[in-house]
Amino acid sequence: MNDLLDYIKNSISISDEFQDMLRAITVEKNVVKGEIILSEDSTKKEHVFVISGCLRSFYKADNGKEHTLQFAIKNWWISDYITLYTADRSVMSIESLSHSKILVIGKDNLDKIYKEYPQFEAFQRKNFERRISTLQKRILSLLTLTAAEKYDRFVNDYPVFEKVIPNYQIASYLGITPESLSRIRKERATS
Amino acid sequence: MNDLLDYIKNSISISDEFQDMLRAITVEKNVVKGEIILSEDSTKKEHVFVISGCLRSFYKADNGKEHTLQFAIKNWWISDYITLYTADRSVMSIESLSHSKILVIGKDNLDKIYKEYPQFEAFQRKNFERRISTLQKRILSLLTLTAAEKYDRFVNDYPVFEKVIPNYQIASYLGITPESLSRIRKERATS
DNA sequence: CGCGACGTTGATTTGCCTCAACGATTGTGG
DNA sequence: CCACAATCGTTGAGGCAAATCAACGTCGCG
Repeated sequence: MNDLLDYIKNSISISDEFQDMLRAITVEKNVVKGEIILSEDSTKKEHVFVISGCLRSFYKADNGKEHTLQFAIKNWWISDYITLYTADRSVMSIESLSHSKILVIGKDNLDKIYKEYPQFEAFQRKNFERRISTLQKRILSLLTLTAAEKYDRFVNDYPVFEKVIPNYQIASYLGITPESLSRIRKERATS
Repeated sequence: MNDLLDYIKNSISISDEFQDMLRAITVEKNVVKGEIILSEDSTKKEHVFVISGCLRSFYKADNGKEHTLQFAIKNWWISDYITLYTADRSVMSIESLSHSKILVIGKDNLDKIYKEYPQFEAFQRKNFERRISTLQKRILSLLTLTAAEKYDRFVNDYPVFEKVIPNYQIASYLGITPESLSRIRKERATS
């Protein structure tokens, strides 16, 4: 919980009441590797903040294949905005990739915080703008790059992930097959 | 200008001072088909709001190929968030696809509005969340669908665009070639 | 140990791209 | 008012990057 507060304090100053209110609505959870935090078909609308460990959100296609939308580590938010703002039933799942500590906040509760603390609203508005920028970059990567180039950029942008996350999940994030990724890595190793 | 005010009033109530301030910082422009509103390599940081007509933002790859990030019509914002929030020099361009009427607002000026009018901040925060949801959906489409499926979904999601925008630009949005799109359309027509 | 999860490697297939040529349409200048 | 060039869409032939399918090695763990 203090981790979230520190993370916020890093950008804005917050009152005691704000801290209390935030404390009141957050639920801290310890989750193990492989545990599903939010599953598809659930109607829960929740935001997740990562204190430690590593999570991923993914979509499971009709053919059973999983496609990773996002990875998240310490101090990252990972939420399914498709469900939160456009679908009534979740199409995504969030899974823990390691033993992780997280905070779960209900959508309605967070909305109350927005209403009462304009500073937090401003803080998040800026975060969202950066997030949009990141997502737009990802779309451009998917539109313009070859498989090998996507991997190179991923390694360059997220060196942390590259060491922690299994290759077949990185592949599912890049939109390529594990086999292709394996061949790309082999090529990179010999040069 | 009144179009932007109406668009905002549709969701929140705004004061006279707010209206005056917004008026003071917006520049209305009439642009013709093919005109570039923001070009790559510019250092301008501006938001664009569409009053009428149709625009697109795109990235020009090293090989000269253009990749469309977004189309925009009446009451849509079209801004290059990559430039606004992470790059110092623009990598994107915004072009008008028809005779259009737009409003241009400098980033710094809009930031002032945010600061002074928390209601507008909240209004935009919600817009951004929806935008994130839309972008996440687009990423999932790019990750999971075949060329034909991407086109079908595009037609379904944006029937308006399908009638106005040349096919080769739709192709550049979907990440496929104009030739492929042509073949897909042919197939759809015969069934 | 033995099983399951993960990564690798090879052989083959395929969806889409590339390249090239050709209508249709629109705009333009003589 | 008509050649013409430019732009866009279409169609065909061929090629290639990456997917698929299949088999096997390895590691960690109950």
